[in-house]
Amino acid sequence: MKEKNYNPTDAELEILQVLWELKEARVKEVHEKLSQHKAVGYTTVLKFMQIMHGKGLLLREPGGKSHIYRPGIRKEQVQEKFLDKMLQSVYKGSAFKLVMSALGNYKTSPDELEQIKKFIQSKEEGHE
Amino acid sequence: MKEKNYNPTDAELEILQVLWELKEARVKEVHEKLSQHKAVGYTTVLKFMQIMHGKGLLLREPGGKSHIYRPGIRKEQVQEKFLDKMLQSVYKGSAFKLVMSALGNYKTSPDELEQIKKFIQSKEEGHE
DNA sequence: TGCTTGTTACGAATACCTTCGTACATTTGA
DNA sequence: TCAAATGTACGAAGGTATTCGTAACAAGCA
Repeated sequence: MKEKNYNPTDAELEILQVLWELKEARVKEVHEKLSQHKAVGYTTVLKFMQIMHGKGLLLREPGGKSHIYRPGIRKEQVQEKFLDKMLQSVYKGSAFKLVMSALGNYKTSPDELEQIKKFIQSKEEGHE
Repeated sequence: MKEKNYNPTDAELEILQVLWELKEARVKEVHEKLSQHKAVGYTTVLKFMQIMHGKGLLLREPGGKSHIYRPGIRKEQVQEKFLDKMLQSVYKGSAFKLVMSALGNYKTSPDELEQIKKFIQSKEEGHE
């Protein structure tokens, strides 16, 4: 019965992405990962991870010399939260345009398209 | 050949929503509209609209005593920009989950569902 | 004329985000 | 043993977003 009002910032999101992928990691590894596509100082990453730990966005435990960090929040929860916010703030609550725009402008595999169609079908039938 | 790097903040978005709906309005009217669902000072709204005018997010012209403001950017452009940012930052570029989540959690009319299906169909056929 | 009202312009306070430097602690290997 | 290497904690600077108070100005009217 938690589900606090988590609101990751952009920088926090980048770190969460790494942790969601690696499941767990030390500051060193996260820093290395992020360094692959942008210049960022080690202590900058460290500081963020400390802040995020304070907020509950990350969990951590001692692991020898350094700490081992883990995500403190599920990816799906964050995705839904952002989606909700965006729908309210720029789509005024209507999902239709967003769906069309996403389908129109971004790659979707044939299998995924099929799944979407099936999902719509089941939705329509459920409403009879 | 403009299309600058507009990046409305949350507060700016609220004002844009009003302007997109009313087409044009004075500070007074925008303030009244926003006051309907949150407490906000008149000069706060004024200040934002001045800032936004400076950024090109709003256009304005003298209209007797006060200024008449108009959106300086299309709603669709902002929507696509936000969608793009969200896909990058929290969905890692995959539109599929976003579409499913949007369809699953938000209302869509039968007609809209039909349109989405048709759109997918045409997409699939185009790839033969 | 001079007061009230509606409006604009601007400065400033506060809060938060991002970034990093520096100090301190712990481990380790020569 | 003790210096280098590896980490953590923390403070602080600089930027942006948000909010509003106050001054100034123009128009209208008593």
